[in-house]
Amino acid sequence: MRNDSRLSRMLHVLIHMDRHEHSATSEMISKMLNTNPVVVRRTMAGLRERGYVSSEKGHGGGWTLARPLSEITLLDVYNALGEPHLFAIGPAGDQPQCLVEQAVNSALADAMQEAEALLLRRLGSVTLKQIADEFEAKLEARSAAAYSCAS
Amino acid sequence: MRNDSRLSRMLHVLIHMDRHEHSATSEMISKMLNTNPVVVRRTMAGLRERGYVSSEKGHGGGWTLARPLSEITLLDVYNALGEPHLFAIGPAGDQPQCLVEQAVNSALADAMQEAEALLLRRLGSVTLKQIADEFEAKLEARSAAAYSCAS
DNA sequence: GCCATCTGTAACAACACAAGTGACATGACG
DNA sequence: CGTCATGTCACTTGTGTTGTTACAGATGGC
Ligand code: FES
Ligand code: FES
Repeated sequence: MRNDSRLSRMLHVLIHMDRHEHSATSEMISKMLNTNPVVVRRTMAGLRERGYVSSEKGHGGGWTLARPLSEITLLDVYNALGEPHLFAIGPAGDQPQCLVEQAVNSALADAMQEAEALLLRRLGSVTLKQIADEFEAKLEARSAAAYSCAS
Repeated sequence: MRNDSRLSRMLHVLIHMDRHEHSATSEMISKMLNTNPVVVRRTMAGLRERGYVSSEKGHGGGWTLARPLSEITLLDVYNALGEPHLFAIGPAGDQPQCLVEQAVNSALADAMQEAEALLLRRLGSVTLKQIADEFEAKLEARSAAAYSCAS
């Protein structure tokens, strides 16, 4: 459990759902992510609130993609997850009295904010469709066989 | 304890040590960081191995700065700490069989690596002396009083 | 030699947070 | 109504930094 893998998982799920027209239940999704249905529902709740997916209860229910992959960027997904902490490092005290510490934290925060801005800019510039297409191309180059998930 | 604050703390300590010629004991340092002497020794061990500081046991012992601040970059300190994890997010599986997941992780890793490279480049381009000078300038602009630590 | 001082290190508890898990209410369909 | 599926709560687990206690080893002054 070293890292927060919610973003990675959600990207995977969304592309998966695009490749299968039918709705997918939390249990099916949890199987393909090697995890638990509750974790899936918990994590995808944010995506539903933003309208990227929709869920239906009862017979034949489950999750469906509500918008085309070309209209969803990685940043959208990240935001839908509640903008979790990106960095594992950070300043020591909230509001230190020591002026040196303030200077150190300020310098560190500057560098981190720059890196964060770059990362978010990158995430915002890539749509899920691009990743899906990239995958298709790589697949076709490797073999002509059609790809289908284990599930 | 939300973040890994070792880097921030060590930068603070190093600049502090430069402003006080005499050696500082772990206990004094722990007081100024609001922490524990053992944590200080544990964290500063890496800096000692790299030769940025030296420690002496017994009476009058403690920690002393072994190299001028102008020869230590933030990246040096980061490396001396063992290059701790920078990001809190990451891919889901180590080596997924699903090709879509591979594509997702690859896209994500690309963006993260770019951000990491930028951050490390920034850390490598800033010396501790620069931060210390920046602090001096700000201090002088604010008031003519000489600054001295609480400890 | 002896004692106070300070580092070095092991061992373990505390804490935060994502992830895993079980229980149960709720809604939808046949 | 019974089944299937989501929605949500409460709790446990896993992982890594941080905090803490305990003790061994080295150093210098008496
Ligand atoms: S796309 Fe990876 S399991 Fe369906
Ligand atoms: S420089 Fe901040 S306590 Fe000394």
